[in-house]
Amino acid sequence: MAGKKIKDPKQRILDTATALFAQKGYSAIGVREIAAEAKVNIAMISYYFDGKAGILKEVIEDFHERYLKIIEEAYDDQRSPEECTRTIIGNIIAFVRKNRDLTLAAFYAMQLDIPEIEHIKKERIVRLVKSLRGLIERFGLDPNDPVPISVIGPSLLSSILAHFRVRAVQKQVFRFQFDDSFYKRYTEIMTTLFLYGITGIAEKHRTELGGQK
Amino acid sequence: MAGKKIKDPKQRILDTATALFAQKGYSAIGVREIAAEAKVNIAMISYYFDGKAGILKEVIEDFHERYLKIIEEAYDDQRSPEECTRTIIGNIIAFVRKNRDLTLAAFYAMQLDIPEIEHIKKERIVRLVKSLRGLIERFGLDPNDPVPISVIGPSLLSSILAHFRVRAVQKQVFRFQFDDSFYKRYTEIMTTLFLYGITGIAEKHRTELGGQK
Amino acid sequence: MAGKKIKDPKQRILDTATALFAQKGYSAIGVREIAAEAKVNIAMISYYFDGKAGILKEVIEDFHERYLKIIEEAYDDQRSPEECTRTIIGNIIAFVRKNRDLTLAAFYAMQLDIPEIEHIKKERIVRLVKSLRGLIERFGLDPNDPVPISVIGPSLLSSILAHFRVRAVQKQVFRFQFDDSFYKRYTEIMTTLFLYGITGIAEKHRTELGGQK
Amino acid sequence: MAGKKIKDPKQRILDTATALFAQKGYSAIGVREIAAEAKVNIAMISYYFDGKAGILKEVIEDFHERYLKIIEEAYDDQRSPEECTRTIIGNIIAFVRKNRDLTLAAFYAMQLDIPEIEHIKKERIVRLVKSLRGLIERFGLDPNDPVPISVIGPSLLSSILAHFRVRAVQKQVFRFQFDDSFYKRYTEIMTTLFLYGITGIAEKHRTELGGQK
DNA sequence: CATGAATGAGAATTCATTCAT
DNA sequence: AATGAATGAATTCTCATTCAT
Repeated sequence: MAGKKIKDPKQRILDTATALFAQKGYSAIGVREIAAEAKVNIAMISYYFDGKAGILKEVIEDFHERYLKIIEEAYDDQRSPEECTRTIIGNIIAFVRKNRDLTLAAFYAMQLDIPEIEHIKKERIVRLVKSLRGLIERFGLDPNDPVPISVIGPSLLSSILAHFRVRAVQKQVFRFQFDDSFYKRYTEIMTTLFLYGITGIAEKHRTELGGQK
Repeated sequence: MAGKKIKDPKQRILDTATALFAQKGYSAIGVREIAAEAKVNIAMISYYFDGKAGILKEVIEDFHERYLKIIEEAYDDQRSPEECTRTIIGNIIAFVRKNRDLTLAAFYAMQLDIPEIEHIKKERIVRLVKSLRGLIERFGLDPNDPVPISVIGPSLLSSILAHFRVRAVQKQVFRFQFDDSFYKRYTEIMTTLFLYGITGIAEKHRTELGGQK
Repeated sequence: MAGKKIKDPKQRILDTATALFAQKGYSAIGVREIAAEAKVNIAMISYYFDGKAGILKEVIEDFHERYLKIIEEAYDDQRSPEECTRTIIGNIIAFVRKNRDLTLAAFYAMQLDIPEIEHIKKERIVRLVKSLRGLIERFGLDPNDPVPISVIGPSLLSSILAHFRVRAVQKQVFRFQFDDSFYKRYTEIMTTLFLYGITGIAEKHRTELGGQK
Repeated sequence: MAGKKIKDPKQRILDTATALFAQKGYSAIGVREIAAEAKVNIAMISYYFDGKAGILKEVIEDFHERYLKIIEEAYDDQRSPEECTRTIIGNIIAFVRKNRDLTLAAFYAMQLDIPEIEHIKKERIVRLVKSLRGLIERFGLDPNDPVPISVIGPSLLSSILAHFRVRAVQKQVFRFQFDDSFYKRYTEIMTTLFLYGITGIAEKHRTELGGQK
């Protein structure tokens, strides 16, 4: 049906805004720009989202839910922590590849002080750390030690996103091909980096504890 | 002397703007806000920096120069790649700790499409990759293979910054103490993560090459 | 019956709009606000009243008809002008007490330039002056002298309304009780003010005429 | 000098806004309309008055100060209450004649719920009643009886303003001349109305007290 | 009768910049 | 060097109304 091809205005606004937020950041984008690109009347933004901030809230909450689900679902007591980590990293990369704009838009907004979304930030970090806590423990690390969490926790997503951010520039400069086979190896190498890295941290941790005794 | 305490207007503008950009992002900050906080007349911004974008340019160039110098200076053929990496990571963390706002302000601006600074972005990535190329090679990785560079290159700074970004929230939520002793261990663990990670990647790389033969 | 409690939508709109117009004035009230408070769909306002101005017209015409009727009915050749005035003032006060919002809404609209109702204003003043003309004459005043009419005519209603306007504030500030006994005395005193006042004017008028001769 | 003829922009805004508020009411007037009529840039309104509401505040405070001064200055223990009342009424009429727009603009705003000026309303009524209290007492009325105050207090200004409000329409309809000689008689008759009226009220008051004994 | 989506014009405010002093 | 007034474009949001269903 024709109605299926051209999505409903609300979705068009959301998609357009997500792409623009990902590209230039929330503050740099105006509602007129969104409305023009989404081919809707400006007033529709207030009508559907109660203002510009309302769009951002939906973007963040959407990302948030789906991202946490990935991590939470990948965690499985039956499997080794290495296997879990492998699954998580693979899923995150696949997710970000498929939802690049959503992830970037949400991620940028999370880093900056945007009063309207302050409460979501805290909640998100709490849930995220809680999700990773068990995994870190099973690697032999102390889950109450703030340092490894501070190192490993934020590194994962930001490292992956760093790649997606600079990808456009890299494409221009080095003429890479970012195809499926690239991402197969990318995932493997990223997984290796973290698994070896965490193993190294855990090893050192045990040595230190041994030395203390 | 009085002249030393109250810095000259230009520097006051630069410092204030850097702090504000780091907190809310370039686009969200207005010149009035900067001028008010820096206690200078609004017209001074155009006078000294030729507009808002001029401040951002100075911020980015300042960061850029100092950051590349750190990496470039740490590289030393005489020392092992592990030693070099250790130095680089240590220096970066120390630098970011001391110049948190400068780094964040520049980093945020780098991720987003802000037309005025587009050219700097490319140049920066080229130089950065060039700096790391030799190092990666000495770890036994193929410097022409885009994948490891794509993984390792952007990960380092973004991982470190990720910590500094969420630090404020973590402080509130978990009541960590981010003092010297925290950063001593933080540096060690971050170094371990990367050294073990890169070693793992190099190891796999050799295995794959061996398998291919 | 249910049908009696929840009035029909048209009446609900009218009542709600009247109350809101009385409180904040015609221009400050939006159709959304009226529709929300009256619990009707916004489109119903255009449907029933052909737009926001249509509501105001009905409000004014309603007030107008009922108010003039009060004055016209009170006038009676058989009774003394004092008696007539007493009746008029008493009826007006009773009317305003019962239809406070209607009166205020109409009165506010009458004072301001609202293009849509310009024609009603003129007509109303003409009819009002005509109604009072006979009464003034019977007090011994010259009905063609503009001055007494300019003094007495507009004073009556505006004085009474002034009380109803400030009543809310007075209630808060001085903790008066505005009950039946208050309004019994209020009516008496207001009547006294005007009857003595008009008598005084008429007396002076005769003296002046006498002096002229 | 030329600079004296064309008043400074701030004053132009204030005068224009006052005239427009008097004509159509605060809510019906937009800043664009004010700016256009005053021949200033729209941004100047925020610059000088911090928004539309800022103009209204200045209008009300200006009126308020000057109006209260008139009443307070006219009150004099040495003179009879009749003389004081005569002076007050005369001064008010002269003031309103000279500052018609200021008075109307302030008066309209006082009647309506405009959140920004709520606090001024209360204060104004308190001061006004306080000013009139002594005068009412000297006429032999009980200053703690709410009824006479409720009758006389708000009547005075609203009666006078009622004339100025309908004047434009009366002019059209009846072709009166509102010149100095008109206002001389107008003042006399208005004074007569109130003096006789208050005297009547006081007389009745004494009779009632006598009857109670 | 009634709804809720949609419209385009208009609302107030803030923007970065410039200019005369 | 430094100020504060002034500008015109752009900001977000709300307005009364209409339309298809």
